[in-house]
Amino acid sequence: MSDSAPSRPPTMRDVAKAAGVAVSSVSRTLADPETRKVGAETRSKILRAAEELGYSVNLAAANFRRRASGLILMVMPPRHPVIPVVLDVLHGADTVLAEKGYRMVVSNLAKSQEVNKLTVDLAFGGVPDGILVVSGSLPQDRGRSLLRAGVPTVSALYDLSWTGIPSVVTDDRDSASAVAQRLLAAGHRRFAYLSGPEGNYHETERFRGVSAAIAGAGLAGTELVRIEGDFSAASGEAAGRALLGQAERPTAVIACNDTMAIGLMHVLRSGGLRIPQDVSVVGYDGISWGRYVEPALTTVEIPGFEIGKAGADRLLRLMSGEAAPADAMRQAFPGRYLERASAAPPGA
Amino acid sequence: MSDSAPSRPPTMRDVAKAAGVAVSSVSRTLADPETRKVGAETRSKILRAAEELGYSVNLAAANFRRRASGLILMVMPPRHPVIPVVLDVLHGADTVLAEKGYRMVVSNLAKSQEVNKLTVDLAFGGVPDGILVVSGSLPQDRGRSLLRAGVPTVSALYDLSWTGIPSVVTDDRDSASAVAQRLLAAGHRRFAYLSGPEGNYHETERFRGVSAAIAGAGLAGTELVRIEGDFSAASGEAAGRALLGQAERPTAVIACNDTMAIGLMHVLRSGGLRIPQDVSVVGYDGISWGRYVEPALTTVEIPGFEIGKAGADRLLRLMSGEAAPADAMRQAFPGRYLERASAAPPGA
DNA sequence: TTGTACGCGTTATCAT
DNA sequence: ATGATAACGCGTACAA
Repeated sequence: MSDSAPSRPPTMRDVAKAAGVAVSSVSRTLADPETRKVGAETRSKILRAAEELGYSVNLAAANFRRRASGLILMVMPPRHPVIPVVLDVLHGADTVLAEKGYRMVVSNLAKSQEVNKLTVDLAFGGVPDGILVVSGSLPQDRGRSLLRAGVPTVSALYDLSWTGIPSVVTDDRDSASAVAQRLLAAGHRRFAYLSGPEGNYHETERFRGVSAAIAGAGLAGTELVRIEGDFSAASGEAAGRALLGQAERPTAVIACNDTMAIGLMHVLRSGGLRIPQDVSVVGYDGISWGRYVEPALTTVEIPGFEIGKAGADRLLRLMSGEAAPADAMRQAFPGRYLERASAAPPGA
Repeated sequence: MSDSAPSRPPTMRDVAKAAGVAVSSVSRTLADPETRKVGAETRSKILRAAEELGYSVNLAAANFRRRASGLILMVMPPRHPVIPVVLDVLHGADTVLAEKGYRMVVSNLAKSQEVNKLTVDLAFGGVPDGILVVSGSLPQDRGRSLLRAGVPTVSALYDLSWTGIPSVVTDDRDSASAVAQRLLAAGHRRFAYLSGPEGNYHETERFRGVSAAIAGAGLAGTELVRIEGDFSAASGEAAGRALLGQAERPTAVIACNDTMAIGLMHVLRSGGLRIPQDVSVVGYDGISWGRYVEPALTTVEIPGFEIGKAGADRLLRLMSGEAAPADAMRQAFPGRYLERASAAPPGA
């Protein structure tokens, strides 16, 4: 029937020719099928021709011409497995971005030199319409920082407001202080803090919150020891073993995330300790399966989904040129204390 | 010092002019800084000029011209939270894709009509160089299927080989049979199968495997009841409550994923049942925190990372025009039985 | 309302 | 090794 298969996919010209109209009409029609800038008859001719030719607009060309890609670069943290809260943030962001027709490009997860270059190149290449940072560490390449790519950027989960990047975060320091204060009020005096990796933003903030609350309480005999961890369950287990070997144990442990807290509890219980009677444990993040370990993990829930939504929202507004009011540089969602079974007054 | 800020970022022309060379030389140099098709002197002039002007190549233009974007579309399942195994697959794929300079575009997670259109449009628009499907359901839009977008496509985790899409999977049916056979050999006769959502690929396969093994054993008095679940922990808990209310309980439950198994165990234990003495429970997937619930969950570990790597590898080869040998249409990685504490001979 | 024509920034071809 | 120049496919200002 038809002639031999064309080596190239059809273009607008082909559609225009087939429909007997001008390319501009085709463009107008396809860009907005509901447009009234084109006559009903012409439109139907065009639509039919496009249908028959199996035509789709070449998005690469359109994006190039329009100087927009509909792509948002998500800068991911170099951690594996991906932190659950980060997933929540992504999900939240996706919800609002999808609604506006945007899709997410994910910075490669592995963080080698070359991979960082890839990410930075993409941003400097002007491909993404916006950047949402969901990572404490920013890809750099030969002194080029993501932040100077001239692309609207917002940070979620990590506070980058000091660099001029609007940030949507949770108030780690406050919620960490609140946790310590609760435990103090319950009668705890000997604390351990199970840290995240050195330099991590949440680690720093949460530790500060805990230390400040304990120091600020001004209670005699109050002490805080710091145990080094790295967010992994394994490091939580290691901390547990260390604790088991001690004579004078803390009565309460605050872990910088739930994963470590769970590893810790596991080892402590295997070692014969009762939780919370012998040791109270509080985690951080509010991961979903904290409910299912024993005892159910008391923790601080971070509203990742909300943060993702708000971050995407902020980004969209930034992209549309809306200047950020000064009070919007740092938007903080409070963490929520989830009282479950792993923490109680000492000895209770 | 310099003149007023230019409204437009510098182009290759600007660099060429500043360096006193032709744009083609600039292109050659910047496309491959190591190229020997350009003299050392011209190269350095070009590099310096680019540096001074703060020039970056416009990737949108380059992609357009080159007919390649360096982007791989990852089709995600419409489930929340994201299934842990899917994350492993992504991680594996990322590992090999990043090495080759590709980045991942994620299909929006929400699966509304419009969002599907977005994804399909992207593919038909010719933006992604390849598509990796990590989902059982494919985005459709007005009869246009992702698979007909003319973009090289590979499926990971879900078997799409019947549609002609090379698929890298795990052999669900076999491993499910193997689980049932182990339990039979241990003496179990009354089974329950806790299903995934109706129509789900893994659900179908695993149920088939379990049924086949139990039917095939030909042992008198062997029975299998099916309980409907949907992969969520809540549905596992519901199943647990149902079981608690029964007089004649199964001695072994095979759950279609770990999340449900964990919810189930939680309720069963709250109801006073001992696991595995009263009821054995086996999950599916091998999620990392199965170790930390009580008792530690026996499960079938799916090698998601390997599958992701192999899938990306397959895709890359497909993209480079390599025809798939017939035996590569379906590549299966075996699931691994992880024997832990939640399953044992009945009564033991 | 419809059509013409130019430009977007790069890469690739072809001469030199 | 280098330079001139023609596409690439689409959007849009402008003319009709």
